[in-house]
Amino acid sequence: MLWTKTYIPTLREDPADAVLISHKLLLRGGFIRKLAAGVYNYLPLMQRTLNKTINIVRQEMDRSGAIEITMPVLHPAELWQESGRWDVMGKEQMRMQDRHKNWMVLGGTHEEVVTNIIRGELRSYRQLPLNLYQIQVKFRDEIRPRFGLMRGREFLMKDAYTFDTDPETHKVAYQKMVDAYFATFQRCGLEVRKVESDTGAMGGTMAHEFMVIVTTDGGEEVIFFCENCDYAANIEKADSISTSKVETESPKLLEKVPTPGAATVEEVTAFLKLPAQRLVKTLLYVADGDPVAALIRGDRQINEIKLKNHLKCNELEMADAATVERLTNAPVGFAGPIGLKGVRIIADPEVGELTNVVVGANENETHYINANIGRDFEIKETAPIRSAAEGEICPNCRKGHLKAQKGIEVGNTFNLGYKYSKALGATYSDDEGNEHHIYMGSYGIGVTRTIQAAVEKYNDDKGIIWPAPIAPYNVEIVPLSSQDDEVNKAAFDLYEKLNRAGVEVLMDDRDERAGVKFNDADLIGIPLRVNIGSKSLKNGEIELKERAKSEIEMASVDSAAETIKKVIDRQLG
RNA sequence: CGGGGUGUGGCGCAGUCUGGUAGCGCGCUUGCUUUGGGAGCAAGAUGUCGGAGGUUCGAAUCCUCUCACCCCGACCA
Repeated sequence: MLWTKTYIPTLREDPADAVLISHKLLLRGGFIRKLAAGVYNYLPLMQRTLNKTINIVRQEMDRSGAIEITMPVLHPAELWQESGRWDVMGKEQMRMQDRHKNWMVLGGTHEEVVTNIIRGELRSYRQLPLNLYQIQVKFRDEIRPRFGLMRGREFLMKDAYTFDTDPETHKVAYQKMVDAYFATFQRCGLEVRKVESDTGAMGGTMAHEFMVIVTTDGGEEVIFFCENCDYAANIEKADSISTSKVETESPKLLEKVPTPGAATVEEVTAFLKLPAQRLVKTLLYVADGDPVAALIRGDRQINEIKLKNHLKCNELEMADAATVERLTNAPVGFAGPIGLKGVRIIADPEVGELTNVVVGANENETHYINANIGRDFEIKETAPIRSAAEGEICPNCRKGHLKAQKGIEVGNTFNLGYKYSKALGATYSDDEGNEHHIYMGSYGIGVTRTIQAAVEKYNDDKGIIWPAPIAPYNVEIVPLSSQDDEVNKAAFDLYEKLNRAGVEVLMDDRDERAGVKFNDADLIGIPLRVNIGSKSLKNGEIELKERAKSEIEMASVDSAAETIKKVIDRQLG
């Protein structure tokens, strides 16, 4: 392709509304343009990278035995009401009404639709196992779309769904997808880590995420790894064994003390001159309309996902100030378990180990000190609801310490169990004619997000450094002096030769100075650049410059095409 | 959803406080020179100043409403 015949609108300056390096580079390199918040055009270079990534995903899915289909983007609301997720998805789901005022859904995932396809028509165990997948645009009305393709409202996803007779055979299908994912990301040039995750709105019993580990702000999610074993989980899911035990004291006299101006944990600990471990936070929530209090040690962070899972509720929100005042008769900051009426109380197990603690007194600017469980208040319900923290002990091997890293989630796998087959009535008959529900799984790869993750991971101060397998072109030819006939002839000859050899080649045939072309070449990040200039041409040579390397290699004009092919083959692995 | 901020040519911005009819850099067009890491000179083109309404002789600027986009937060007892 000739640069002047395609469309590569590069920018010299960083666009004002991009924060992440990958977002800036994709905009500056002319890969994407924004149409609306979280909605992007894919320009020619992006389309090529997208096609290559899709090809890799498709090949690995096909190799794993999954069968490609295409499901509609537009779904009838009834199907979502039938599964129960019409209410669960809430505002994140894009919805619209057709001309008959019927509600429709723009699909953000396809469990309902795919289950609808097979129910009633897939009847026999002989048709199982089955894995159906598609590569298709998805819609999610994110609370806050940001970071370009990382969190868009419209994005490309590969989604696969497995159907099995029972949990045992499902395990095989699940493992096949896990293997396919590792292969897929590896072929995209990305190293990923598989971590345990919460099942969230998908439901089901088990889930994993595939994370690209990054050190930049692009890593939106925190993951914990064990240094000793292979335990890995994201912050929503991770458990840990505490390393900071608080010493038990003999009970002292309960005392109500004024804490003027001290409402937060920091203020109260500073005022009372006690460590935060001796405080018990009382966090008030509203779960599906009912008030709930969560008790947790003062120096801990609550994990709302764990709390929500324990409560088995759909909506969990912090109580607003008015609700807090109604429940505790005090402003926000002084809630405590003593005398708290009409509120379900859930305590983290750690709270039960404490003695002589500080709690809010449900009275403005007042706390209790030396409060003790059993004597001053009761804990009837405990559940692990705190977040793991870096440095704590691994819950799996009980030896290693947990280490925190940031990552970009590029894929996920869910063991769905019978959730959708039961809700939507998808059954099969076994070899004795008995009917059973189908055991399901679902598996996603964020294709557009994977591409941006690659950019976030591979770049330098000049621009993108594409992993060769997903680069828009294999080679970029840069003729250095557009007025020099010999240079142009040599460049076009090589261009033709490479095209005929099936190499994907971009030639910067613009009438620009070398510096402009070099800078743009570095920016768009094609893995191999070929410089053709009059000086080296006099010696019958051209220059090869790999984007990821700093040194330049000379090659003779006569054997240039062969040499280039060799370099490309090596880069492609 | 809460808080903060920004909308001025393709991109990045100044001008707004203190009203007088729009400017800078880059990019773009044409010509000449230049030509190995974002060239120089010259001549040009491109704006209903996000939108609607209002105040005023006069509005990018003041007032009201509205839309879009960005950032932070939504972990706080």
